[in-house]
Amino acid sequence: MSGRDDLPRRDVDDAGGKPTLRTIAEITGLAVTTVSRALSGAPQIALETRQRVRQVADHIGYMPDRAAQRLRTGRTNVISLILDPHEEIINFGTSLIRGISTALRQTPYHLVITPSFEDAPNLDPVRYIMRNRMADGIIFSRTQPFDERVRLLLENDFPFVSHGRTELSVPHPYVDYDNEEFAFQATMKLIAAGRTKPAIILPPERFTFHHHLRYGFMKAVRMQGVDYEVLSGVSLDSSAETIHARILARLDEASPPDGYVCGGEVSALAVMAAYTDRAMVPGRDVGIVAKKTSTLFTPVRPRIDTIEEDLAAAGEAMGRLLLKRIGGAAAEDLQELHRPQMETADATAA
Amino acid sequence: MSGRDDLPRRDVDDAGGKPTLRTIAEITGLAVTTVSRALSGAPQIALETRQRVRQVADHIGYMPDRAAQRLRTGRTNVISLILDPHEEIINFGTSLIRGISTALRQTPYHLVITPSFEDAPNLDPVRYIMRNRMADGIIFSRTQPFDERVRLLLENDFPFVSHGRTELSVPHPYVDYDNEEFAFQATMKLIAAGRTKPAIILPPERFTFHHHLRYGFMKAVRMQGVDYEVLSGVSLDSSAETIHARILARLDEASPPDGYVCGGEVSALAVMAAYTDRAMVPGRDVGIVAKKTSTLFTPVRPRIDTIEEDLAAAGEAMGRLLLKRIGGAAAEDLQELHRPQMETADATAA
DNA sequence: CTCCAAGCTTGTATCGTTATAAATCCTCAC
DNA sequence: GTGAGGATTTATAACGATACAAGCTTGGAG
Repeated sequence: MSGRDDLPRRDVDDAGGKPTLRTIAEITGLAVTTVSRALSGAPQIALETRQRVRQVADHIGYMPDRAAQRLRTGRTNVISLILDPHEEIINFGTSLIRGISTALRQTPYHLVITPSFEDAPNLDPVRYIMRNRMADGIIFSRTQPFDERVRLLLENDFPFVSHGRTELSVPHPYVDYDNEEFAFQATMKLIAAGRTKPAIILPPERFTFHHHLRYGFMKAVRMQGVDYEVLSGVSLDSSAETIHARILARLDEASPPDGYVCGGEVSALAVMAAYTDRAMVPGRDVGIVAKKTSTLFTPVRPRIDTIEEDLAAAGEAMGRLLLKRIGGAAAEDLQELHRPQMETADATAA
Repeated sequence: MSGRDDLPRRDVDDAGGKPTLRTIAEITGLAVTTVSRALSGAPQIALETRQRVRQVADHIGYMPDRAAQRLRTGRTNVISLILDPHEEIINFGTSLIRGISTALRQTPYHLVITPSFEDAPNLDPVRYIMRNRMADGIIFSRTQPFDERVRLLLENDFPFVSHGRTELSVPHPYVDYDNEEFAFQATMKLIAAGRTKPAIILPPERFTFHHHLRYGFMKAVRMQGVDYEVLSGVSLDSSAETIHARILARLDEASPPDGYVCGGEVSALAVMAAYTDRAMVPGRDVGIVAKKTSTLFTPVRPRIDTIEEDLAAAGEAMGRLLLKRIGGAAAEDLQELHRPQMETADATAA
């Protein structure tokens, strides 16, 4: 009854289409399965066969189809970076991205940007990625002490690396900059330069690095027994205009600070602008130590002291650690704390 | 001989796994095919059925599997942004990314970053994406007059949008900033403020916007009949240090310029730094008009004139146009030229 | 001469979706 | 009552890769 005469499913020489395992199978005369196993380096396949298959594959420029692999294995070969709206400031995002890309180079992993449109870190992107298996691992920043994202990811044993630490008891992979050390060194620098009332502008309290910066700052002022101030009313997330206005206002109140520790370039510029507008010279009439995350500050005048945070290095580390985590490494071994690198503007050192 | 008794391939209630078409089919009692067709809104499926299927799908939170869709249809639902090493400067990359993400919001498209590690625009990322169908469309920048990437993409009829125009005769989708108008306005501004010898720092000659900036600049100086200079030895890609050194050197040579048109924040800061280092005041002793692509400049002192380029808007436009292109729109209708937005530092206007 | 094990290779089913072609179901006219 | 014909729905076969179980060789022992 069946008139099927077993016709080939495609043209014999497979003209035009991109090479698949089937192409290699036809060339070598092996079965598709064998080719697959051979390319994955399975020891059950004869060494000679493995080499031959590899050679043919390279010759015709075979690249496995990601969609097919993903469908079959469930692995996506994708790393997702959750990009916060605030990360637009300066080159935070791009440096991180370049670092991650570097770590992912020569691996089958691709980097997908998952934007967050919310103002505060929220769970939706994480839920979306986990539920629909959109990636094998997640990277995010602006970490909070009891971060819900970390909690959720840990609960589901989903690989991730956070930029910043938490205070949760379960260890998890992270890459962080030693903001406590940064604030400590920056404050000591101000005091060493003769400032008697250093101030600090902190990020919003919900972030872990708010506390690290505060500890480092407090450690220094306590140690040196000087007056101090945590600038109220603004944060590192405030706009330059807001910070600028706040600094000006503070100058009109009683006993203003004579030094500032700035956790970002924008806030440092805002402080400089405020003093400049009052005909005071940053570096002379007020001490400023800023965190430098880009080459931006090099040409800024007057020169101020900076301490560097290398975001590309952070990104590269996060990518590297995440790949290890996906590979099954233990979270305890995947934690990196990057040290500040001093850079003195001129001979201000004590 | 066959003892197959047609056992079900999975447990009946499909516990735990994420919902697929099959899940919906079981719930509704329809065939998988019908569910697929219903969700895609095919008119052949009864309206009542379509509604019921949609309702069930929403109820159980069904999301189509991207890998399966991609494998079956060949469409990836991915947009690839080729990120150049130079785009790390300031927030170029991140603003663009945010803009593209905004355009892709509420669509099935994801954004994948394909880094380029080469110094000059090169073809490898484009070839890789086309050959392996890694994306449905490509976005890139730093476009050249006879851009090889554009040529290759046009040849293969592969959807893309370039940031910047070419001089190729075949029309293609682009989003560009009117750099000619920017340079013209900037230069006119300098002349109106009494400068007699404006200079301009240009990007490397291979880029299209080098020529646009030059035209605009030349148009203004010719029109006003003033002396002028195209600063040699450096480009907008030069480091801040290099530009800084060059400006200083130029100050020691004969008849230095008394005004600068700067196509980027970094070069503007470098120029300011050089004059400041010679105890001259930017804005008073030298005119500077800079392109502003971020909020960075707001707090910079002394204030200088800026003209804005909105990169997030450019990214959003590129995403939007690319989706239309993928949808089959004609290239001629997918070209946008964004106008500069003036912003005066103070009452410098003529 | 048979049989077994080791070594290597292959067939089959499957991941979730959709294009294609075919099968139902209904309604209505004659 | 029967067939035409439109309206719906369904079965089947892919897309390309891989897990699993089974199948071939081959050489050597008994």
